[in-house]
Amino acid sequence: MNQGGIAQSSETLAPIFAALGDPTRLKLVATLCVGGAFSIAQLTANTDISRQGVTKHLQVLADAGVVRDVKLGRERLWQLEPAQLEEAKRTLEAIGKEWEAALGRLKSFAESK
Amino acid sequence: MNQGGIAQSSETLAPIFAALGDPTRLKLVATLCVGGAFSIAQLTANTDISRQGVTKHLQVLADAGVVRDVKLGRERLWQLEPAQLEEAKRTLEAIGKEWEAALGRLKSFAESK
DNA sequence: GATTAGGGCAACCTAATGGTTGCATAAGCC
DNA sequence: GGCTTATGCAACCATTAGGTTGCCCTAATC
Repeated sequence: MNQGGIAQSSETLAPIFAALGDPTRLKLVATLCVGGAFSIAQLTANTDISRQGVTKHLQVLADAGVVRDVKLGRERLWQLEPAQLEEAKRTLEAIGKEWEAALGRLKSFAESK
Repeated sequence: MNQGGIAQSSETLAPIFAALGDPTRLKLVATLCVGGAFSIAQLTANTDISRQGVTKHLQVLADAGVVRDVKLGRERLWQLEPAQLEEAKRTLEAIGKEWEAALGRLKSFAESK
């Protein structure tokens, strides 16, 4: 009954989705995807929470592999790491495909009756 | 500095990602995407948590619009509602595109120097 | 060298999450 | 009718998450 491919990778995929499952973090990702690397101070200026709050969110994104940091002088710059997002997207595609295929099977089954 | 389209919809998108951000729920989605409608009892048999636990997870998925229930006799059957997943997928696509475009800009800027 | 700006670390707080158990209800079946 | 099965409702519990504040450190700047 289980659907191997998707379910099997649920342990590694869930953290990625969870990382995106917060409005503040989604905004951070949206900001970062315009390119380049931004400091914590810059990113904080774009939100309405404290710097420490932003740091925590960035850490969550980093743990999920969605984002990467690089030190430059006294700054810590963050940038997007889109590979994991790509995998999440492929999973959603796979689910959609699977669902469509199932609909097709159900339809042809109904018509054969 | 903000990236309108994606950030603006972060309030509606975040719950969808959050709903997918749990291994148990991801497994439920994977099970449901093979098609048809499954009862709570059937879905519970596929996990290692209690029926009430599964019910709660299904509720979270339903609140995010990822899943839909239909009553049939004394059973409550659940099935996938892939529209929201589709929107989540489009968002990830948009982020990827945006990022690639930004990389292109950075590259051509570096080459012009 | 003193000041300022960017950031790390840790403690703390509240609310939400993931999970459980116990009991009640409703529909099928003998 | 009486048993069984599928589910709902509510209370409860432990842990995590989101956020804050306070203090310390280090790199730039004047």
